[in-house]
Amino acid sequence: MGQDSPLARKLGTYVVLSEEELLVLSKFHQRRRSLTAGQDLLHQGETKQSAYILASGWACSYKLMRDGTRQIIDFQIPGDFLGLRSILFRTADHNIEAVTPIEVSEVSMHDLIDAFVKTPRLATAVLWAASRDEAMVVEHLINLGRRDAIERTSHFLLELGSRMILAGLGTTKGYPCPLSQYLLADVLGLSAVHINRVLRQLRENGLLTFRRGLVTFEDFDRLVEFAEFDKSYLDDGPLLR
Amino acid sequence: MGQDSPLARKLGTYVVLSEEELLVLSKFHQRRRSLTAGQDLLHQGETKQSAYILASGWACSYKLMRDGTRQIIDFQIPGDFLGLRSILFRTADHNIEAVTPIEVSEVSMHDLIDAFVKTPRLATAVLWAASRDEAMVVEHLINLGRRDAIERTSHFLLELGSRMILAGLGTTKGYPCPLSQYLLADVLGLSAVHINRVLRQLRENGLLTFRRGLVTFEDFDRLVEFAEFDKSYLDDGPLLR
DNA sequence: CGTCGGGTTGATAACTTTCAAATTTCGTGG
DNA sequence: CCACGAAATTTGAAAGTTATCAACCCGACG
Repeated sequence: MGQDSPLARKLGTYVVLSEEELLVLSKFHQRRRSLTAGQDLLHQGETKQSAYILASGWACSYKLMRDGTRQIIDFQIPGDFLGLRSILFRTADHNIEAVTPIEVSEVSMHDLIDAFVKTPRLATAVLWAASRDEAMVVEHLINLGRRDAIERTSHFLLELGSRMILAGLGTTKGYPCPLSQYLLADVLGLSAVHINRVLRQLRENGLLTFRRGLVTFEDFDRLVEFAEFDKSYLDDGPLLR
Repeated sequence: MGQDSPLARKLGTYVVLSEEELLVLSKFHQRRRSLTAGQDLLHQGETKQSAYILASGWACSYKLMRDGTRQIIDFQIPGDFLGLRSILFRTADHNIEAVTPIEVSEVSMHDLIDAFVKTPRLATAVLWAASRDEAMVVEHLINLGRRDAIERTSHFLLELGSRMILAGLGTTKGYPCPLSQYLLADVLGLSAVHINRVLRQLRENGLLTFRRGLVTFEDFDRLVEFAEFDKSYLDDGPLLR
């Protein structure tokens, strides 16, 4: 019971988890906390001695620019860690905000390290997940640097899709996606108006539909090809190295 | 002697290093290897059980796009680790190439972990450095997403400058920089032609000069202000937390 | 109803790329 | 030390992409 939490599900694709490990994982989900949409979980400059696991809902990490615009660094979906970096290392210069109403579980550094010592395989899995997160930031960077608006949008929505699939929340047919076009604009470094036009193009080209909180892949393979999306870096689960 | 290696110098700004720690650091610099400019150190997909420390010269990590263009993820300067991620975690989807002739020291995962166990403060320092690297990737992402060409270029050259200062290779007056305008274009997600125009603007505005392998800050403070550059995230050396 | 936040669309402006052609710099061999 | 060729830099003009501005529409909700 409880082992089908999004986190367990995600880590399970990296290493096969034992009963004991699942138990340790479920221990993480003490100290629940709920936030409403738009509420801040972490302000830049803050140095917390704990991280969070996102149990339900979507969050995002972002940085505000002087002119009032912002750049979203990444979205977090159920099963993702929030602020893992600022616990392990030094505080980062960004905010974390709830995109939808969310539920998080607070995990103290102590609990985390404790768990790592007791179950090294869990540590491996978490490090893999962290590594994947970092790879995604790099991929996002590539996206912003060298892809035009339509490829960028395609690639991003595919990546998000892969993550949702990993978390057991989506398929290659599509997934629920509560993002507004404004949020999409902020993560893709585009204007909301242009995002709107791009989404129309994708729809008209029969590639994907973004509507009413739902992303639908109309032609997954063609979209993957078009966006130059590398499926492997997300789904070749290297079961326990 | 030897403790004024770029790496020692850099880590020294994070924690004060003892003689013993400096000795351990110098041990890292066995197994030297030299590469000529343009040579690849790491291909994407490769999974090495060792990382490298850049002893001299500049390198870059980048990803090739289908259309032949590329996006440079980051440059590495003396004192930086190369491929640290792919040793700790899983192999990343990018290449590492020598920008100038370089000298690297190979560090096996074993040696690294050994050093960490013997000298935890060194581990702290290295993790801080890694954290700083990650923060820089995030800042680079912000740069690509939300700054126009001239702010972007300014910000990037300032950041590089901060790193050079940390490594003891530059000052707020300027630093040696062996990058061509093509390389600058590849890291900033712009065309080489446009980089050229941007550099001219910066020169004409009396902000900075990029010439013959030398970046000269003509007006450091005004440049920092203009680029919305956050000095603190690089130089507030939190001496041993 | 009336408002309000998203979404949609058109027109125009701003920014950046591309293409093409000098011009300069720099390393190398004579 | 000089000449030469390759590579890097520089500049102009035209084309392409994306942002901005200004409406308008629509459904949710009090």
